[in-house]
Formats: sequence, structure tokens, C-alpha cells
Amino acid sequence: MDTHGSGSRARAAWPRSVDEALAEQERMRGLADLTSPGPAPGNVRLVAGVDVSYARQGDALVAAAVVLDATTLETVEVALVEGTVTFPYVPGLLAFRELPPVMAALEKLTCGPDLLVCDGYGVAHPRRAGLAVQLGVLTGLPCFGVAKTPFVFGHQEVGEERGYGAALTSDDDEVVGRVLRTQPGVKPVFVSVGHAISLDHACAHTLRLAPRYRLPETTRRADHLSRERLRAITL
DNA sequence: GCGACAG
DNA sequence: ATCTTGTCGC
Repeated sequence: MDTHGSGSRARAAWPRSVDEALAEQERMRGLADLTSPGPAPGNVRLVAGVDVSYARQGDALVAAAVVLDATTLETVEVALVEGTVTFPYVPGLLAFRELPPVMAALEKLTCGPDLLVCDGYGVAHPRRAGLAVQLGVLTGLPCFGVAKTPFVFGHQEVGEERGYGAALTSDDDEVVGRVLRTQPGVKPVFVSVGHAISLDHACAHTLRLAPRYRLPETTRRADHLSRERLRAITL
């Protein structure tokens, strides 16, 4: 895929310390498009999901980028990258740990997706600059995040039926995401926008990508493939 | 000051 | 993220 264009403008020295990361994160947040409605499900042909698996011992990791046909959910292309950890896990700075290998995987793709889905949060983040925000800015593609566990924002009860949701609200009454029930009677997921897409569209995509399981197929497949490759090189 | 804290 | 046995259900 084309990782230049609007993406190259956002690229800078990749942080190696927490202080540098905080400064870079603030810069990236300023480059994010948080107002465009972006593509509705009907306007997306290819959607890509990314994920990273880590070895329990040592610093080996494997990143996966999986492209699906947005209509049939068939896998169109897969890219895997083996690498090593270059940044520690720090709550709020996950992007600096995961994005280097994720970008490498996306660069191996021959087809250019119209939309990116990642594990974790976008603007529903302490500094409004989660993983999905930074990935969207770096690639220039519409991007949103689907997280599996709560982070910093609370919400009201969510109906048990599939498709029901409740706003994730910041202290100042700002809607920064939505807790969304993707399967009836199953723990909901946390959707938040990253770049160039609206929360409504992000939730619509999430529901279409999760017809059978709690998590979007993009995330499920990227997770399976990266984990499978990791075990192969770890043993 | 102390805990909590996406993956 | 990763570790980790059995168990309930389609």
C-alpha cells in the first residue's frame, strides 16, 4: 500500500523515551481529522485489520495486517512481519510499542485498503491520541479502534441486544466513543474514532465486521495469524 | 500521596 | 500482551 502521501508528512523521529513520545503524541493529535464523516460501510471495498503478538520470553514479536473484502468478509491479503520490541508497554503510549511493526506489515501489502481497524482506542484516550489516532495520521487512511476492555472513561448501561450502545463520555461531557454490543448477551466492545471517520460510521463498520463473534473479523484474523507465526518461530 | 491504567 | 484446566454450550 502507499504509505507515503499524507503519511510521510506526519512522520518524524520515532521516540525512544517517554518524554519524546509524549511530545510526538501531542503533535500527531494535532494532525488528526476528527470532523470528516469518512466512509460509510457501503463506500468501503477493502478493510484492513492489524494486531501484534509478543513472545512470553524475550523481545520477539509478530505483526499482522489482514485485508478483507468489506462486503463478503473474505480474506483478500495477509502480511506478516517478524520483529523485536523497541518500546516498553506504558498505559497511554501503546502506539509507540505497536506501530513500528504494524506500519512495516502495512507496507508489505500490495493492495491499498480504504479503511483501517485496530485493537485499542482512538480519541477515547487520556490525551485524545490513542493507537487509532496515530495509525490514521501516519497512514492518512480512515481509522478507528475497537478495544476489548475499559480504559479511562465510564458509560451507562448497555442494552443486551446486538447493536445497542452507550456513549463513552469524558469529564467535560464530551462524547469520545461508544460502548457497543456486537453480540447479544456478550460483553460489549469499546469503539472510538482515530482519523477521518465518524463515530457512527465506525460503529456501523464494527457491527458489519462482527456478524458472528464479539470482535471484528479484522482483529480476530490478525490476532490468529500473528500468534500462529509467533509460535512457529518461538519453538 | 496512592492507585488505576488499551495491548 | 502472556500464563493457564476444566467446563458449558452450539
